[in-house]
Amino acid sequence: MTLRLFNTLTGEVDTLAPAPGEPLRIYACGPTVYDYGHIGNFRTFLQVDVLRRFLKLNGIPLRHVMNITDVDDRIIQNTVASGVTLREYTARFEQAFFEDLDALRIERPEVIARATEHIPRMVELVQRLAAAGAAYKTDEGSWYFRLAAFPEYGKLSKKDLSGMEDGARVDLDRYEKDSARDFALWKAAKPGETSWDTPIGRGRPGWHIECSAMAMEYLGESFDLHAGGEDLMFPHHENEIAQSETVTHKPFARHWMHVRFLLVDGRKMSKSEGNFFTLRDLLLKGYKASAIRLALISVPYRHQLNFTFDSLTDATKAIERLRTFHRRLAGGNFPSGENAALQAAARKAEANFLGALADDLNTAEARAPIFELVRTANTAMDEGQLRSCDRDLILSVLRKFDAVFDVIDDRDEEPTRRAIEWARQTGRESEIAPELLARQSIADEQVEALLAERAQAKKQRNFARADQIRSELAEKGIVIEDSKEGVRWKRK
RNA sequence: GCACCGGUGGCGAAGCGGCUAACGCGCAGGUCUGCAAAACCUGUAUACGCGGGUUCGAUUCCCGCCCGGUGCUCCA
Repeated sequence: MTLRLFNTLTGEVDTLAPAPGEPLRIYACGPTVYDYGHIGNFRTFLQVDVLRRFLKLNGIPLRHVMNITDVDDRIIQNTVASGVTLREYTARFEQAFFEDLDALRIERPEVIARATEHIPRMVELVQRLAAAGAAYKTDEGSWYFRLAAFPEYGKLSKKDLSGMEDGARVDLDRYEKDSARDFALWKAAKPGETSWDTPIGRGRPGWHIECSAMAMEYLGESFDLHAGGEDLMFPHHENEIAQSETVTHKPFARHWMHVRFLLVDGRKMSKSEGNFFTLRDLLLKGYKASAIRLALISVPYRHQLNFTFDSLTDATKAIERLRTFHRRLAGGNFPSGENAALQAAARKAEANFLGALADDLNTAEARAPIFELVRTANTAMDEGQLRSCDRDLILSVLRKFDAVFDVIDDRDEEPTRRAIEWARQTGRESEIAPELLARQSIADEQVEALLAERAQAKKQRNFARADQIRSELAEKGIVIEDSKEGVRWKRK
């Protein structure tokens, strides 16, 4: 199945496929590790994860590179302020970032590249740009890209830059630049700041050159797909194109994918606005990692997603439905044989699921046939019409669903536990929701013991005691499921 | 100001020229139960922002308007 994906560069939905015999080469802009990531950051990484997983499900080998920006103005500022080394400072947030990726079940790219480990490649690129007459050095020792050297500038974001004439609104003298729109390739070192001594001077790389250099290092001068948040389209990605194509005279990335913003209560979420939630904030409020994943995935990447706590509650319930169904199906005993109608329903669900994803990663549409299948199969089970072959087929459909969505398999305990641990270690205990602590306050064995006692009480028709135990467990977030097959329980 | 995106039942959200307008949540009823809960099933809602136009036919295309958002600067 071929993926049709919107391409910002062409403005159309284009086929995305690797060259024959080659892996699909992807570069996706990663985090700047100066703080904990917020859920808006993770929406982008999650959508790229959906892309990855769908391609893999279709048997397409990947070479996916993600950068870690571990040097930039904010990081330098913060290190200077806190008196630690750059590496000490960034290591902490880099580790936190990976923990968060794990919590959300975001797969690791094949290559993870730190900016600080690729300085020579960036320097080399600046030198090549200088040789081509597209870069110049200022008196203070910074290097800039000469925008005039790249007439196609603006082709990605479709911007008409003619309205921004030099000098109209920017005082050129203050910037030492030839043109107001020229952007920094290399920033001269200032006293006390981390810097590198290189053939082009002492300093540190600009943000844009970092991505160009690392993308070319691992993917070559031309590659299949470049992805990132919509805000990076201009100027970051536009600048990457300008730098790279000026040097190589080849198209940088053929296909560009931009994930639209996540809004909170209808407003843009950003660190500068302060209205943001980190993944950890949500985990400490008691939301499960899987619910956060599903909520952030379910709105297709090309639409803005308005995040609300209701959406997390909805997602939690939806996941419960899937998990309950899966448990019922996988654990049940069914007569051998097959039910033709169910077989057809399962195959149709799978085809619709895959088809929706192949159509520009329409995750909202892709979910629908899975839930329809759940209903159909539940009905069949109630009526005793589901056979072992049907079970096998439906389970395989669920596996494919989960190969992309990854929410049925329950591994929610670990991220929550870690978030609590982290909160305790960093003096954020007050942020842990009381219900969450209550939920953690009872061990599995204690639950089992109380349930055994309750069963005994029920047998003796001591309903008062049985109900007492029931409400006691309920207070601790334990949900009891009485059924013909016996008692099951789960944590809310 | 310029540019772009969106406004679908109580909420979220697909669909984008002609099917009973998906799906999830919610809500109601039923099955089950000592009672509940959970689970499942069924049902539910006179949902396509407003006004024109094109068309045999428009939620879907065009124009205008209103509302919300985003970009144009660091930002996923």
